[in-house]
Amino acid sequence: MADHSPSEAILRNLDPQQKAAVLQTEGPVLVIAGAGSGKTRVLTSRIAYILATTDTDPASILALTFTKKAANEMKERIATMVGRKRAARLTMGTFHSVFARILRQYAHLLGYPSTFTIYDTSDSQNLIKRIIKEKNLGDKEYKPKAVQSRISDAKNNLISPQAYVNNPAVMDTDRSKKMPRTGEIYLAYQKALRENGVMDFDDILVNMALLARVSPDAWREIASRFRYIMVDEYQDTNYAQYKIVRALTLFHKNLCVVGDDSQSIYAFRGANIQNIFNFRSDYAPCKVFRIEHNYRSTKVIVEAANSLIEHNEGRIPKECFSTGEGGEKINIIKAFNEMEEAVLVTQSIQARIRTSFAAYSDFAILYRTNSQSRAIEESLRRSNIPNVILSGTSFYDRTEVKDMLSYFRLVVNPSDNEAFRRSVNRPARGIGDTTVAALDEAARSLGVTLLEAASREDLPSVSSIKNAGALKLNSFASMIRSLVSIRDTVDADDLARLISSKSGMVVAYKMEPTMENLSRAANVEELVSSVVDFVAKRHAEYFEQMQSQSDSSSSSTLPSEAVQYPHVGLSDFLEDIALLSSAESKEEENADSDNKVKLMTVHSAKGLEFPYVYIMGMEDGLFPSYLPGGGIQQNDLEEERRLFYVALTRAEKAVELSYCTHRLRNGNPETPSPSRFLREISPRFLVSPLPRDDWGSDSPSRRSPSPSPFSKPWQRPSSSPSGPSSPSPVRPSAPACASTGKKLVPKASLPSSSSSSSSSSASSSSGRILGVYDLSVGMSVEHKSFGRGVVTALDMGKQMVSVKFPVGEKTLMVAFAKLRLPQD
DNA sequence: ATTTTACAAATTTTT
DNA sequence: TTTGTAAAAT
Repeated sequence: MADHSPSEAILRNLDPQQKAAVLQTEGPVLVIAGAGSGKTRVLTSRIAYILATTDTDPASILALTFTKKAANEMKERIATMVGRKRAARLTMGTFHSVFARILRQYAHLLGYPSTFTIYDTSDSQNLIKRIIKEKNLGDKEYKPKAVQSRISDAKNNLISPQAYVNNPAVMDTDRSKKMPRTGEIYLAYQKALRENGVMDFDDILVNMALLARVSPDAWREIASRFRYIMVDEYQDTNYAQYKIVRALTLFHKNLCVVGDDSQSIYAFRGANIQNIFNFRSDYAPCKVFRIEHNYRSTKVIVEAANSLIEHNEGRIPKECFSTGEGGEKINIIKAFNEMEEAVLVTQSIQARIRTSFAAYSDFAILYRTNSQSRAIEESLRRSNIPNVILSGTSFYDRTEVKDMLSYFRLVVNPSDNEAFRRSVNRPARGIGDTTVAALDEAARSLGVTLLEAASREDLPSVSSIKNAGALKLNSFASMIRSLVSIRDTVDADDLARLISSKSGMVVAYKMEPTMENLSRAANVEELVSSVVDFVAKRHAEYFEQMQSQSDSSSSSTLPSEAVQYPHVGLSDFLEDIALLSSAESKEEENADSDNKVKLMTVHSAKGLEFPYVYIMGMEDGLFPSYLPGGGIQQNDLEEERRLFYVALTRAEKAVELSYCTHRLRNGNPETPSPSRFLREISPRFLVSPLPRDDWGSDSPSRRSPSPSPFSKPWQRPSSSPSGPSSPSPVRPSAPACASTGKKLVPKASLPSSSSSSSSSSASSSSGRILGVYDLSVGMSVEHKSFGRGVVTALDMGKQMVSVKFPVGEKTLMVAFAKLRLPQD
């Protein structure tokens, strides 16, 4: 604490409200942080401040977030304040990743092997499906998804299978849903998970909570280690998380939670907004701080959002304000159908780019459901506006990748019967359903895992499996076992390569070299190379750490061969990707493809900000969406309203909202009304008053039984069905560029000469990953593992590219190939 | 055992 | 509209 103490430097950048929250390091603290108010800054400053003013070991500061991204961002920021070394020691990460790490240490106390693997949602759904089938329950009543969500709800509320079936209220609900045997499925499901040595997502929380009860000694070890605990996005915590945090503060009461009740949008997944409402009484006496100064958005946006959220009854009163300029009013775009909606939004973006010199990356287009992305994506593409969709199926969701991953899982955890089932006949080995069913029966009666059963040479005598089948099973089993035997002595990268080649998946795909199969083979290879990357990264981290440690003892840099790297197991890799969300993996893929319009759902926009935000599909039924048969609950509506609040507050400079009067839903036409939320924004923040005629009272222009000459009655009856070049009546407000919108953007893609056509971004583009629009036949590109090659074919529709490399011609998905311009 | 074909169903958000 | 599952054919 010298004259220019580091703590002074930390506090200097904070406003009075923020500073107060940072200074209160002891005891329970609730920080109500409005959107754009510098919540992350408070959290990071607080951690830095604690490190600067106390002798706390960074490892005993626990910071929990919901996304990996948020955790990394915080770590990054703290690193600049207290140094990389110390920041790296913090116990910081998502609930799931931090807890999974702890559980691995104490797994034996819960009857799990420390090598337990983690099922993602689709893995667990597959298991549920099988159980439903086994029990001969028609999946008409027992929809796997519905059952899964019931089970998940139970787990989030720490209701065990036994408690579930003994709970009359729960059973009543199931009966009324016509699925009275859900509890039975839950029991079987949990039993199977346990036998397989597997946890699903929710189990990570359940078992963490269980650990506190099962072993007070272990819990003391864990909880007493964390002197300071911080929780981000507290409004999104569920009951299990609440309980765990409670238990973690048993010894040190220094808990700081940060959140905004107005941004609670995950109730559907168990988040309990009451957690933040009740914090004061739960942790009394506690200190409450409000940070309400919005540094992100204009006055118009902040006040418009305020006027909207005031329609919610249950909320913590707060007055968010902006000292920024008034800003542009909110424009509402009305369109005939989704195609026109997309075109109008596209034109508005083009106009802004021209008049405000905005970059593509200044724009975000938000929507309620993923299915809405199609129309706008296509429209942008037609106008040559580069864009990325952040969501959708991630790399790790592709079947071939999941197949390979199930090999990985089986090798890491040979008791995972689900992994066995998935990999045993992939590629086709002639081991079909009947054989596996017989094997399953044998395994059950012998009380062993499928893999163990498959290894037995006396299979024909203990089951109905014929000799031929037994032979195939034996050889599969011995392949897996040979891999298992070297699992702990070989690093993940070598093991992955070995598994990949022994499985024969890549070879099988290449035997029948269709475009699709080739890309599948490439994806499997890509997965293997991502394991290689992972190991390299871990080694690099380790090396860095060793170096920084040896700095003090003034030893010269170690020759790299002398470094004894720790073993990086395949299980480490599996854990890493199991807890990776799809949006995050997507982000990593296009890490540096920056100057693009971003398309995403409102949910995935949380925590982000953009100068210009478009929110599409502002229609009753879509946003707010009502799913359950017509009637909408007050709570659901309030959550939808918060969701819209989140969407609005992403914008820095301007927001535009769009809706259409005709929309194709599930393939059939509908005529929705504009969203009620549009009326809830105080009209003084709108560019122009809402057209009155669109709402109820009279018939909303039902053109019902007029099959007319038009085969598709919901399409605009007027001349051209909104082709790319028919911009349709441009609305007054948007600085319209009229008919020639197309030529605005130079065709940066399809470069006839060199691909870096525009001078502006050329310099930084040497290492940039190329998108499908950056490619053209004949150009040379570079791939991480295949080296330099020449593009020989390009399929814009399927987004695939064929490249002739020194090792031969490869056909790859552009999104996953990570091609770059060759370095000269 | 695998491929093809036909038909039905279901469409939110995700750590 | 697409997606997945069930039955039927190879």
